[in-house]
Amino acid sequence: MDAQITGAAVNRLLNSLPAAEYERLAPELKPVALSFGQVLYEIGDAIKHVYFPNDSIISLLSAMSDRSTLEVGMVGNEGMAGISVFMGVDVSLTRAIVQGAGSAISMTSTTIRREANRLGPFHQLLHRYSHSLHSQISQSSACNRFHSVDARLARWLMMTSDRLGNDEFRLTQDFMSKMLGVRREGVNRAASHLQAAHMIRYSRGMIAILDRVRLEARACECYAIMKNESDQYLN
Amino acid sequence: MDAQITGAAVNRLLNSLPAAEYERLAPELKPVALSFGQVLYEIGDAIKHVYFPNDSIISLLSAMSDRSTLEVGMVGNEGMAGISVFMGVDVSLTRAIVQGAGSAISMTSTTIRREANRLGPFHQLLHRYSHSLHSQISQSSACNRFHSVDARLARWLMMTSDRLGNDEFRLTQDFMSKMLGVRREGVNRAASHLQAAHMIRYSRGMIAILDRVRLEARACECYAIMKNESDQYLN
DNA sequence: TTCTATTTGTGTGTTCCCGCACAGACGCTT
DNA sequence: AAGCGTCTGTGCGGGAACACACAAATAGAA
Repeated sequence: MDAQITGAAVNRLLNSLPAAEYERLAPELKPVALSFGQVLYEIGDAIKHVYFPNDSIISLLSAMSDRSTLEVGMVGNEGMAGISVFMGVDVSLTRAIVQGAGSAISMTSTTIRREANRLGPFHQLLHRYSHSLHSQISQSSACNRFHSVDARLARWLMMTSDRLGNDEFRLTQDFMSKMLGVRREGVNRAASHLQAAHMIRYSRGMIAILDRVRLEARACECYAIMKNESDQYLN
Repeated sequence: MDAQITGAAVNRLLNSLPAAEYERLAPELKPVALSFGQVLYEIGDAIKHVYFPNDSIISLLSAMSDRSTLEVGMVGNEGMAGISVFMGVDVSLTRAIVQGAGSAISMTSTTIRREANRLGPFHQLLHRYSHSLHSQISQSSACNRFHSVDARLARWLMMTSDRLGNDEFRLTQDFMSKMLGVRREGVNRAASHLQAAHMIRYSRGMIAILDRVRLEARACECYAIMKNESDQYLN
């Protein structure tokens, strides 16, 4: 329960607010620690809190009735999980799961709903972020349709690394298979290729990125497009 | 240029506004005729107008550098094209193409931007619609990943039919291949299957749905999920 | 009518990924 | 150190969709 807030990385969304606006919201912000695998929202759940990751990552998953899942959005310190509450819907349409453990700032849904009825910098910023997430989902939708598992794995590892601010992190092939919407064996093949080319190194749930430049080259165009988009609205 | 507004179907988004709010906006609403294949926004274009379809359909496409495309959102009389302007971004991230000719109501981006800074029923309604579109994109993302061309074609035809309010409409296999993100030959196979089962009939760009019940059964679960979601916010 | 462009049909070989079925490797516990 | 659970590696058969290459049918224009 004891939140170990390192303070190194802070949520860039909140961070880009004007000082006065941040001060106004500060009393509503509660630091929390998110642990790996924690499910913040299940599909259909009422959303009680929204989360602004600092050095953690939250994955938004779409799930089918046959239990196959696919990540449709990745939320790091550039964003927030639970944006639908701001849009007036407090039932989650995706599963939100902690993909990278770390700290985050939480806010109650009540507060977010109140902010939806108040114009200002925060309102505007959430509009921009909503658009950015919308953009990310659209791009990954096409990416999942057209690109190979190798390319998508490379893109996904780069995006994860960017958000964690770290080249090494804990993730099993099984977990990644649920994100990429492919079988664990498929992830194994792709990861083997990347490791054989010395772009990554991995073992029993630990992954290290060895060569960011070549890994990015192996990733599809979608990586650059998404990265560019998610920096647009942050000042 | 002469807009032939039949008036039968009206945009349900605008239609669900309280009378007073509608009256306030009425001077800004301009009826327009949309012709098949017309490109409303190209990727990267500045958005000058937003569109509220009456009996027309606008498809939002994501395009890759190798020219392959995929529909990420379908906008009919339940929605609006150009929602990103409301979110403060007037550059289009998708291609918007008229998939079904018909009438629509247009509004200038300037007006939409003004409404983003004014709270009220219209503001709230656009929030809800934004969430609904977000939901549709997420679901179709997973659908495109997991479901067969047959199922996706069935779903897509049902969605198109719903929005046009018609069981017969003009569409070539080539066009559909660009929506589903598969080859034209792939659409041919799937359409053959559906025709052999007497669910649809088609010939040279004209498609008729013969058996909605069985076609819906052939479609994946995504159809029902999307249909349900897109009716939620309309009163 | 004849010609032409568009639309649809189909065959062949290939590739990617799936499903299944294990086997091996590693780390943690007792 | 023995055992067990987790994680990773790999082989094989199959199926869906791909790329390419044409052939046939139809609508509309000349």
